[in-house]
Amino acid sequence: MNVYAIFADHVREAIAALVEEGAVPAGLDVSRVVVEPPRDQSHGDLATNAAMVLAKEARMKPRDLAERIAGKLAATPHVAKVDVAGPGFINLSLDAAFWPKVLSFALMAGLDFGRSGLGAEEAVNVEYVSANPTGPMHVGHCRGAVFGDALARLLAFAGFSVTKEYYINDAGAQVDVLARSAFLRYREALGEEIGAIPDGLYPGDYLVPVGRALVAAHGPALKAMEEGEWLPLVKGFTIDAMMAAIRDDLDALGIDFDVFFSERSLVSAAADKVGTTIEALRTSGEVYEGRLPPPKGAPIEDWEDREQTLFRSTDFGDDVDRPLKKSDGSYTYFAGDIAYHKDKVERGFLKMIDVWGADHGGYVKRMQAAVKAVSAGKATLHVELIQLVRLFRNGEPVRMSKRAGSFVTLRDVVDEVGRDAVRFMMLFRKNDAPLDFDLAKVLEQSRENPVFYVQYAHARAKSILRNAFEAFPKLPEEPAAYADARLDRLDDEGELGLLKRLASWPRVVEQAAAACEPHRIAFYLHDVASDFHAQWNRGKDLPYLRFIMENDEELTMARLALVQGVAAVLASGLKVLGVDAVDEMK
RNA sequence: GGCCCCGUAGCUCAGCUGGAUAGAGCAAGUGCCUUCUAAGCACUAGGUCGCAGGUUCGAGCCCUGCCGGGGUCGCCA
Repeated sequence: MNVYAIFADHVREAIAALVEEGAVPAGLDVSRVVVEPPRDQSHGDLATNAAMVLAKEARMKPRDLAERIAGKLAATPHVAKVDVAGPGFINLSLDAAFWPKVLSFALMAGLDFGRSGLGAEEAVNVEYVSANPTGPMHVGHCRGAVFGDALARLLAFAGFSVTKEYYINDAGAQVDVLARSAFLRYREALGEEIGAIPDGLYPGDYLVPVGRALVAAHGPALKAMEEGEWLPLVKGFTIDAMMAAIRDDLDALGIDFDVFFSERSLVSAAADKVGTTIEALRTSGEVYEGRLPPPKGAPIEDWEDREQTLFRSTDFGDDVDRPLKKSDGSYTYFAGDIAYHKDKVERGFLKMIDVWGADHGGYVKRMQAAVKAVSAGKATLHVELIQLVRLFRNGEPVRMSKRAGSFVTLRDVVDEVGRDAVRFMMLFRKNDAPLDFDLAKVLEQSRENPVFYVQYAHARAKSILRNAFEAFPKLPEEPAAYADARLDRLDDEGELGLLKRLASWPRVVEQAAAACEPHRIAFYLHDVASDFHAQWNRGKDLPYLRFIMENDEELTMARLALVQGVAAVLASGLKVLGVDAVDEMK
């Protein structure tokens, strides 16, 4: 029940009625007509820009058009007052019975309040994390992971049919290095003195257990083999071990996937999907053999001008055409990624979202070009870039030295501050802005810590309800039972403000989903918490505003309906973010 | 040098896809609370939205050009 969407329909009906009467020209484009809450409360409950947006096309003055639309809207149910203001805004004031009805609806819907049909069950593929299986996840991965997961939850809540996907980069040179590194640990586990880990291999001691496991599985047999023989064995074994560790780490963050897609599976002996993809593009003229100019900027030492296999990404807005094969004849990462996205298209996804680190920004245009090419222009790829996280503890940067093989792992952070704090803070910032994450501050129990502030609001709501049930043992516990409380008795300014805030939840969901911006949910929840805490505090000075009025069960019940609504919206929103809504703070 | 992202109060950031007088928190200042509904509350002050043009009824938001910060620039993923 998105009241803004409902009234946007009313506005469009009003315009249609005027067209019917011949009062305004037919065929107006109403796509830009919106109904929103006015910035200033004194302007009423709802405002629409309809007259200003349509004035030019209708060849009328905005205010004249506004007057006519306003005349029609005056007859709409629940509209108490219509004003034309400013350059041509139409401001609507609703009657006192309206907002309580939204609360009743919300209480009936419970956690489903805010759920939207916006997506119309359209299939969306959200690909995120896709960390290389060459080691445990570190903090750098975690923002993208949380963002992708929250975005997937948000889109699902907004009515899309979402598939969450992880692309395992298990085919490149990196995983060969991984295998050699693991083999060294294997020899070590057999008692050999291996000394310092050579440059170019992964030094982290997370491979030590893998070495031991290889001994357990194969004994000393691998040692007698040539590299060509043991490498595939060790590689597969180690990747499996790394992916198991990564899944554990993701699980600690509350993240799971519908599909783990292996890059290796694209180039298996049975079917070279990369090759067939490239040849198909060659047939359609998007792939050719040619030469590239040397890259501008920092000179590349071993640049050689050679004829190579290129994808014509410039046809789709990219800056240069992009190579598909390395000088040794193997495919570039890009070539595999094209085949992978083609596979997604073939699985029926015309809407794809990839979540990448901001350092991959230069890759966006070519991938979007490729998606256009492999889908005959039918599919779209949105790429959300995630900026860096800087880790602090009490304001001091937490240094990590990757060179020594010791970095702050995702697991370290989750163990230190908890899943909820990590998730909420990762979402309490626009994804395209860098984020400072302070391990000490997120554990503070104060207003400055948004995680605590929001969770505490939910706990406080539950606490009020517990207290109320003691004062009035006959009161029902389930929220839906409050839907027909005497909500007309909610007449305080703060109560009405909170009511309207709750009523805007469905709109927030739709806008956040349309913009692929889960952080809006986090900020909205913070606003709800803020309104709620403020109302609670007002009861300190003004006892007649307290939620529990021991001498007035009817009023108490009405206010508890509001508290139930707050708890439901907070719980619903936190669920979208993947954060627990706790019933009490410890 | 090309491309991408960012620039909003002293600090950290929102700003609802172009709407009305640009908002929070922290810090600062002034009061209040010293007890209950659990870890404070209310008020005040604080702004040339990097700069300059443009688009239109209207721009923090869109376009162009500068300035500043970050990222990236065959055969890494």
